[in-house]
Amino acid sequence: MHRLEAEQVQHLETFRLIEAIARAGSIRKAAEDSNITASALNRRLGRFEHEFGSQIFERLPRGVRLNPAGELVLQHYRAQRSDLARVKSQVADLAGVRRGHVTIACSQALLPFFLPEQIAAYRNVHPGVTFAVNVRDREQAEAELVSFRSDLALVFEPRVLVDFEVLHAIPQPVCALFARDHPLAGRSELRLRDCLDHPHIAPAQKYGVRGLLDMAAKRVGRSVTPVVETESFELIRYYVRQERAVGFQIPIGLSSELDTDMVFRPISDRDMPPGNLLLGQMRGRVLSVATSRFADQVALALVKMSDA
Amino acid sequence: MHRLEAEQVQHLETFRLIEAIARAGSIRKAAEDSNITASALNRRLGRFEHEFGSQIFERLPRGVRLNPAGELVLQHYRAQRSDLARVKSQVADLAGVRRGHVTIACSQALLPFFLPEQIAAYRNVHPGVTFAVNVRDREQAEAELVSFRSDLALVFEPRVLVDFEVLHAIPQPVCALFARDHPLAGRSELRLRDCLDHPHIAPAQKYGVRGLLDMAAKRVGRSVTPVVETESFELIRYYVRQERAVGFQIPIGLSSELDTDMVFRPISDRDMPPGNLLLGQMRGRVLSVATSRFADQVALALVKMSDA
DNA sequence: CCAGGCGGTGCATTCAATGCACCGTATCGG
DNA sequence: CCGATACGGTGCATTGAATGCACCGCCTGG
Repeated sequence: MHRLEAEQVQHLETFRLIEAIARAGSIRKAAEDSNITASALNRRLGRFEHEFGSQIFERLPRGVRLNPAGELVLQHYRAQRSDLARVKSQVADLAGVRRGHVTIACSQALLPFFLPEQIAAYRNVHPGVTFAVNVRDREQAEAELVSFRSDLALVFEPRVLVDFEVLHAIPQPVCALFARDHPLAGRSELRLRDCLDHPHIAPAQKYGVRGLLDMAAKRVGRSVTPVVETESFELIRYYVRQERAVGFQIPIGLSSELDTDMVFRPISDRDMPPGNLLLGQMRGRVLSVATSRFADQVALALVKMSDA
Repeated sequence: MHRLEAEQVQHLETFRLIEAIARAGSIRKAAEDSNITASALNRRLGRFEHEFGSQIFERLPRGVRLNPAGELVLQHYRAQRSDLARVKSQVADLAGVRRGHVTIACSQALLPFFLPEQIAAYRNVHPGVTFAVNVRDREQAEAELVSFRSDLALVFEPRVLVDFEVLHAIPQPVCALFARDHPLAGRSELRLRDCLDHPHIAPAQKYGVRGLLDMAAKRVGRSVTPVVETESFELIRYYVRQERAVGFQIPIGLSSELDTDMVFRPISDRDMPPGNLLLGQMRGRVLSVATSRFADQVALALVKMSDA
């Protein structure tokens, strides 16, 4: 999450080591990873547990594992680290430095066009701000927020919304895409049944686009029977140019100007209501200056897009 | 805020010293207070500022003062301390220990009957939980929450509500109180003008009861002209027994059973709408187990009271 | 103008944290 | 059944980061 591991503050060292133990599953492994001896690490843990007032690891025959108290402690540490980063960001901001780091968990649809444009635009104004982009499905994205591994999430049709605070939402109809010379290219209005009657390539169950497709198909007594099912929307984009198949994606992941040899059309909203693309953060969290400004910019861009 | 100063965790030591410096206004004074030498403290501060990346104190000829960055750092520290206390409380809770500490900032009206009853009832079930009660006017109470000096606030008609998250609210009409043999004691309905026509003792401007009185008086072209103005509602309760004056208080601060030689009646809501007694916490904060359970109990008691 | 209080610094000291070696134990593979 | 292995935990010598002490230069208030 952070640019340089070494920049970590010293007073959180113990917590970082605890996190290393939890990750490694054993004190010895974690000690190796952290370039200290197992003895030193063992004692650090012992001291911490003593002053904290209770054990935070179960001792197993083959190692250690976090107990419920340890989970709480680790969550506390992550919140603390995140809040310290926020303070640093605000301090840098009031010194006029405009530094910072933004971590985003997002759906694949944002990768080809939207996010690169947005990040480049932001960095053009604030070159001191760095970014990390994690591609995650909608469930993973929320987990990323809760564990402070990501500051923002930009996902399509997230399922659970506990701890997900929506900063902005825009509707996105599911689109069918196909080669320029596909029979469907001539249709004025695109119905779901037309797509299902042709060979089609669809994303895996865990994605929002597929969820909407399945639900809509069920409503008209059909089902989605893809000739290719994939986790990669990039594969979908390229596959429709090979076989004359129908693919699916939301508009923000498509560009009529840059993908000239294929076309896309929204599926009629008589068959499928549009889904929602949501920009969100962890509920109640205070974002760093850089992050919240970037979120503002993204929200603005989403508004402009849905106006156009 | 905490029971024993010594229980503080070691990794927040530097922050605590920084807080001591900010409080003392000079490194040397803070060093004395903390029982270390000024040299050691100076070096600790220097190290922290170095690794933090910027100064957090202005150096003045006669001492030091927090700069804006320092304010942020201190706020961060207080949030961390509070969150760590929450974690400890939750850990104790899942170990079945039922320990904890609850800090409340409240209006004077809660002192004579309501809070003692509530705290005693809670401690009867959970003897391991300790309490701290800070009497504060409505503005101070919110400041207490923001700086993490209090976990809960129970105040009448708080003015500003930024950062004040309302957990529960019940309406409380302003009541007039007077000696049992006062001329007004016979009235079936009590009008504001009746009270103002008699000598009256009123709380100071900063209190919600007075605010409502002033507003209501203004509406009927009158003004509140107390023969005694005070910051103490306790004085009001006792004064109405001496001179045959009219006092004011909300019902939760009065008891017809325990104060037998005086009576109180709500002022007609044709003259004055009831104000609100609010139970609240700092917006977005996660309370400790003990605190949130106590808040639940208080909310329940408030509901019962307004039903009765 | 000087006495006192301030932040800052060089130097010797100390003690908490570390590394090393080793113990007892549980697991796994042959 | 029994070594080989990996684990957490502990006594002991060592080290280096944090401290205390003495002192500097500075500013202010009387």
